[in-house]
Amino acid sequence: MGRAPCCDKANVKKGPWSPEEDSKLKEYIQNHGTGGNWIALPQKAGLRRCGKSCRLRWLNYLRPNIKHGEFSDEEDRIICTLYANIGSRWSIIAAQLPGRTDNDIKNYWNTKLKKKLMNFLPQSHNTILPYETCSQNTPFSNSHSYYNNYQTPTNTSFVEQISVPNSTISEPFYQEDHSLQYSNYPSLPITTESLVMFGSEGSCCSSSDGISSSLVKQDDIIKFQNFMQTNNNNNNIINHVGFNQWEKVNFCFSQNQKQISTTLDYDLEYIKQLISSNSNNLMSVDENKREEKSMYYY
DNA sequence: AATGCGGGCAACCGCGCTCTA
DNA sequence: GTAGAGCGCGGTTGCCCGCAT
Repeated sequence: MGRAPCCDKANVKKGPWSPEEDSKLKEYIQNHGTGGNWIALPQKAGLRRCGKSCRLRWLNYLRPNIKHGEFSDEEDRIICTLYANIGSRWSIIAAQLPGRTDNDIKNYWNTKLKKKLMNFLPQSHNTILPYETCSQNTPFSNSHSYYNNYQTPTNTSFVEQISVPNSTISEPFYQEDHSLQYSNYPSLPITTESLVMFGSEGSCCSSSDGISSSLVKQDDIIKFQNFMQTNNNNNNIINHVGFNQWEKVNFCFSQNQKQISTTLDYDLEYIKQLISSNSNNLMSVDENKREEKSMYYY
């Protein structure tokens, strides 16, 4: 026996939302909040929609501070960096890009950024892009840190190429109203020298097809933040060694971006495989490697 | 002008997780 | 401990629009 449907499929409207529906939903949520129950919300709001549909519409389109339009180079870099390390965990990636939704980022990656990168990456890892070529023709050419300290072309890491974000993204998204907060996960501190990654045995789950995937839990983040507070050591690399366990890695992350490549050895061919492989085998290829490489830069 | 095609994106679907009774 | 309800997520679908032929 299958699972009971969340709503009466025969009596709910599907397809694009009309302006009237939008305003009804927006008005209701602004006046009453979600009430913590999306399933019951459409009836209360006078909408003939599935609760899940309302939730999606609100989160992806109607909620305040949604940013639409072109992604900046900065955002590109963040997406690529995170994707290279955690794969298609769009919600986690979205949590680092204020105003962007996971759906937005997912669409952007699938339709534009992936192609952008494929055009940019060389045919094989044996083909080395010279510094000049890269710095001029890369999709992130505005980045002053792009290819910083580029010295050894072999085994060049993806992360090294796309560099680390230069800006500080540390604002909680919807501080004023947590009920409207898009993500369960508080915004993590990404600063000039930080790249925060989650995912290890303590935060893993398995999907139905047996392919494991990592998931950030709020608990993990809180524990991680506590850990960082009690181990206030800037520029150290923190390795997630197990549930609620982090350890300092011997070497430090200095301004020299090459340090990253020594810890995250995704070569170009590997990244290319990630991009070109379909979604099903992507994670299965990715996971073991990623599990070992989950690190916290601070 | 009509048609076909491809890209972009909003929305849907299904499943795992969490919470609660 | 268990089952059911709801939530959140990633993957996929399908519509719309612009461009090429």
